[in-house]
Amino acid sequence: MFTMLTAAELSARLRSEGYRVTSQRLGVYEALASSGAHLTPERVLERVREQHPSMSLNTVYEVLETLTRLGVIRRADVSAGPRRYDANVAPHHHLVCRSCGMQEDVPCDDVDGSCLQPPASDGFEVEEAQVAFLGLCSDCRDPATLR
Amino acid sequence: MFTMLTAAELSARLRSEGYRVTSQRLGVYEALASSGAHLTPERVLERVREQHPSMSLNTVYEVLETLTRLGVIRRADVSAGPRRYDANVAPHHHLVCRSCGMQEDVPCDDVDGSCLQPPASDGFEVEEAQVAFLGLCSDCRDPATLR
DNA sequence: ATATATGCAAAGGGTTTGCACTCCC
DNA sequence: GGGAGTGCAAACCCTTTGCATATAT
Repeated sequence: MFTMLTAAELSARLRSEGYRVTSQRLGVYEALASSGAHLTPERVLERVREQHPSMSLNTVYEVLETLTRLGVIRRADVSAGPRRYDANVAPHHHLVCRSCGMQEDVPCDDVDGSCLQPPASDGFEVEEAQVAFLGLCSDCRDPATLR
Repeated sequence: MFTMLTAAELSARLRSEGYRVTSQRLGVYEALASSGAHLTPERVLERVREQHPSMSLNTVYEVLETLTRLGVIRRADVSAGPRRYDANVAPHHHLVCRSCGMQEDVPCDDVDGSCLQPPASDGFEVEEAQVAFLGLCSDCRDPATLR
């Protein structure tokens, strides 16, 4: 798993980078990190509004970008469709369901990819290798159990 | 590289699956395959219009889906943003530039990922492992050479 | 001849932008 | 007090939908 920052830790982090501490920023982080999932901005808004009913979608977009710049969350766009963010910033891979779009983290340790090497590439500077395992989640595999 | 289908081969393929052969379908395939790149529907339209000025964007979407169902092209959505298609249907990985969004194919053989194994997963059926190397392309690395 | 495919226009999602108001420092 | 941050509304881009027309079989 990953360890979620406390409000105090996040506040300190924000201030140390010159960002102001606002209830929206703390709320968005808490909503995303406590979910343990990859959320779209829309889903983040739903969760944050339980605590901050006046939060606007626009602000959610803004804050998610700020937190990404801070390095406490990351964008996790594995495929097309709405953007997703993830509070787990440790390196990891993804399980992606082709049918429902569900995304799940896979710790690097669980994947035998130790020999994965980037190609010799003309001038391209590889920063990160990202592995997505595409397939069908158990719910979509066995639709009888759904709904 | 990959071998692009001739118009005759594509026509035969379409007919054998019960699809009609239209100049739009041949044109879209030719535009995508001859580019050797991952194109967005918008970019495909630009290229096709050189030959078929009346082609509509809507039809490009439609035809790209049809050709994907036929299995002669594939969707190559590595990250968020506009959808992209690729005429290279052989298994391969991707180089993705974080700055300009450029996508380039990397043949599997050029990547040492031979030991890449999906995680033991509760009910998730892995169909494919997709590797994206994220980083900066040579143009974005050295902006002086641009524009 | 007829059903499939196309083109057009409008609608629909997701994201960005402009600007006045708010509130953290 | 001042500027960064927020909320609202409109604009924007990408994609889908509905329907009348054209065309491959």
